[in-house]
Amino acid sequence: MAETIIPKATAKRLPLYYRYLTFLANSGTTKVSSTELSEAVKVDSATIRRDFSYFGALGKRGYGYDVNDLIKFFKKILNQDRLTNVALVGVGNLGHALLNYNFRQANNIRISAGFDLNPEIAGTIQSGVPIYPMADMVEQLREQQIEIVILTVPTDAAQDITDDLVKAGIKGIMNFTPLRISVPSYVRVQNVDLATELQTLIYFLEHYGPTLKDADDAE
Amino acid sequence: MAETIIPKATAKRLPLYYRYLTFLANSGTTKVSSTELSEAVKVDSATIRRDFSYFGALGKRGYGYDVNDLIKFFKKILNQDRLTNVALVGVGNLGHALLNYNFRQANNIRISAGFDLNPEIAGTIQSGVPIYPMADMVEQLREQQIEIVILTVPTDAAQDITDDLVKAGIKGIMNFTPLRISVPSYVRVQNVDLATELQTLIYFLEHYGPTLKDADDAE
DNA sequence: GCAATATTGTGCAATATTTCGCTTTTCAAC
DNA sequence: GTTGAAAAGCGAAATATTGCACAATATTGC
Repeated sequence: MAETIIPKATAKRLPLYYRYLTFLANSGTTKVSSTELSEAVKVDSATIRRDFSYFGALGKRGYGYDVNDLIKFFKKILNQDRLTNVALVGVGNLGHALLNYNFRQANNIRISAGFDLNPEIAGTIQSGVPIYPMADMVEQLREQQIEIVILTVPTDAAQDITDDLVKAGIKGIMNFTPLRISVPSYVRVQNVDLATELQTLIYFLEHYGPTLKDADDAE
Repeated sequence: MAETIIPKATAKRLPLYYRYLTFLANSGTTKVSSTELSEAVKVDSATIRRDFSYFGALGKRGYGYDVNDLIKFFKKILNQDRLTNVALVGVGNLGHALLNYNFRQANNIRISAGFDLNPEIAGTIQSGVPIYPMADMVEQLREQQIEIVILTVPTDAAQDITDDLVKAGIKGIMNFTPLRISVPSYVRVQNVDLATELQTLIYFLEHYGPTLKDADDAE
């Protein structure tokens, strides 16, 4: 949306910076240098300076960055200044774990509705979140104006349910199924494929020497 | 070790290819083209061909790739021809979900031991996996010669426990905590940071127009 | 066996990302 | 003030990755 268009690689690191900055603020630290930040988040200090510089000159030469200034700035950029509601589609093992995962505290994100086929939990409240039957999904998502969902359904059902999500006007899907779902271009999918990540880790261990850097995040 | 050194980006896609290939094999398909694969895994066909070509000429021009040949080949490359044991450190909400996550079926990976501080579950068997008290961790990991762990402990404890893991001779850590843990260079860390990923998704939705491609995996 | 077709493998250009190294600015101490 | 040290900002080089476009080659149908 109009800013100077940030590289994707940078965008992925912003939440990481943000979290560490809030940690610093909570422990009373008021200034930080790219070098200190680098040690904490394991990103090269030049990369951090470059990342920040996309947003303008946020620091002071010879001094560093003011922690509270950065937080104030990134809070807005990252939408942390307002609560984001998301839905959980599929309340199985992983779904339950995510219900209890504290997205809210660190990130101002709330799972405000769940959906599941299982009649034993549809209609109940799990970890404070109302679970609706799958049949009501499109209607509820529209009504509650939810634009982002976490998809943790069986792989077989993933594409069909995704199609419904699209009908319901969803804009973003965090996809925990191993299926690479098909969506229209205006819908964004973030794949989190646990088995693949573990597999990748094993591959790196077997085939790359030590000291190889990155390998990082899902991604 | 020693092969022609594959780009990291390629290595991360291998498990994805492998999974879809096994799916094809199970449904009786014997040949596949890079174009078909491309549609299923949402990776450009030229990228797929390039990825495969790092391993030699695996396909036949004018024909495509033989599914079973590819599977046989990648099975070895990806260590899927033998069972890999991993440990789960921290058996809370997410840990429990991972115990039930079927790594084994698709990936020949087994969680063969769990560790937790909580005396209520230490000493029990959860989802078929024995859970040991944290105090026995180093000893057990050594004894069972486990080299890879999944770390799902509270953030506060993450670095201390990581230090113990290193002492126990661990080589790879799949880190679900938001802390970027410090490890010696011979230990590889794969970060899976759920809140950050969700945050990134939200950022992309707010700041990038539609149709932007990637954004992908944890990564 | 030949022509038409399909599809790989890859040189190369385009794009994306990281990192070096230096200039500039700011701060702190005297 | 003046000076020295610290550290951002940034041009430009280095590195990594992707994707185009096409020649090479296999397959299929006649």
